[in-house]
Amino acid sequence: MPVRSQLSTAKAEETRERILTAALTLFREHGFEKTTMRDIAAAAGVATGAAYYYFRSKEELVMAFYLRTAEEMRVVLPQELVKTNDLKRRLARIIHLKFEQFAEHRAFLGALFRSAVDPASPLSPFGDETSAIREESEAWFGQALDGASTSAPKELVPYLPRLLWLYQMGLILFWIYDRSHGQKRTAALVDGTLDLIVKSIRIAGLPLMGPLRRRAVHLLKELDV
Amino acid sequence: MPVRSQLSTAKAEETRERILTAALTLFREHGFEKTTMRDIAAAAGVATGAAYYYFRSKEELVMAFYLRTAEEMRVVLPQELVKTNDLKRRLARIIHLKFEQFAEHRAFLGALFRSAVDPASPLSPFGDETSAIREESEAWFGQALDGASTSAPKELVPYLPRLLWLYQMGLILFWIYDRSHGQKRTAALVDGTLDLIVKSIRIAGLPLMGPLRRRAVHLLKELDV
DNA sequence: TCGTATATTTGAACATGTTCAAATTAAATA
DNA sequence: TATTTAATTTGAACATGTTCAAATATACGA
Repeated sequence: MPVRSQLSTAKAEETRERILTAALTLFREHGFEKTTMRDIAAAAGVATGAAYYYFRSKEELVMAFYLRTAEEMRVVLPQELVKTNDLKRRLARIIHLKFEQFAEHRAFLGALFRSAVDPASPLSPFGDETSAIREESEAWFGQALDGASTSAPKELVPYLPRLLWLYQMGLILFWIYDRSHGQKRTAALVDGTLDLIVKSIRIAGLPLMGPLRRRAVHLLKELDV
Repeated sequence: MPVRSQLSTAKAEETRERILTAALTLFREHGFEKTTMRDIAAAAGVATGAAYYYFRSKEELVMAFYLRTAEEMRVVLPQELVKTNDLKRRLARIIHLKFEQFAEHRAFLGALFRSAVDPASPLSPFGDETSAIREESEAWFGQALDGASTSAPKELVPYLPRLLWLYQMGLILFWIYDRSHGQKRTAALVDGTLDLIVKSIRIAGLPLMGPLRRRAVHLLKELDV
């Protein structure tokens, strides 16, 4: 049976779960590179091959973790977004929630980004296989914008969710590199850039900004991002 | 002898060269992943271990190529920058030259970016080991700004070279992903974003932009990028 | 319940990046 | 030149991600 199709039995589902849990624990304790697939299988009490029956690759174990955080978002985010209509706060909630989910696994999330940079990888955040999850993430940003008191120029609206998602990708990359205590530099970056972004969105509507805004919209349309 | 220290003999230098040439040829013809270190060594007429005497890893062969392009920049760029004092054109020259150098190796340059995303990798563009080359790249952008007719607000000047370098990194990433014919989408992105950047630099000096600009400068200072 | 198809599990085999001790060659020194 | 030291080269060995054919367990129809 192919990997990732519906698991037929509860027992199989449980085995998959055991492998994933073992993997994440080991990744967290010893890092991604130091953990071997043999270690993972042994910790889960199965043969090496079993891990590959449930996951296509070592990286896919990290991806499974990421998918899990996306699931959690579905329960947690809506109740967060209800709390405020301040655009900056709304965006900040999305971003900080993601970082909170990632926090204890920071050291090994770089692994995901690595395959991420490979256009050929099925795990690439820009690829076809990940489009569903990417669109879901973008939709959160769309929702943050929709319910906010600040509204963006309408020509920009269709592009902002994707741009914000891209922005978040950049933040995550920065965060992975960030060796400051508690990643406080990332916190400063988030706060500072969100400020600039929200201010820019407001300013973007001013008449003076017309030419610049039209250029930007034209470019976005041309690139069809 | 450790890898990368001064090669003592011309013969050794020649062996190193042979290995590098073989590697780049094979990478170009079959891609980075498909080419094995055994292939490379065989093509260069040496034993597998020899490749590791001269290069610490497979990725370092790609890095050697990158270093070579940086060297070429030193001869080519100055005579390009003399030709115009239009800021957009000056920046465009730097960026396009790099893409021209990369062009025929596009398929395998992703490999460099992959290790790039790993903060632990010595090849990471943000790491200590690559600081010299990074600073050199930034310096080109500094030079493009210096000799341009458009001048940036002086509080921004110290940060612009690094920001432009970062911007270029993003462009390269886009380019690696760009499957359009002749990567014309990247060309559009470069042209469009350069336009926005140069216009923004001009606008940044306007009184209206004061608050936004000060915020940005404050953030840059705080992050000490 | 029996037999068959399908799902799961196994562990050895494979591929490939990397290391390393030993062999060889070249350079430096006496 | 002979000897010693250092640089270069070798190829087997190793580590680890991944594949795969075979074995086992499970579900399902008769």
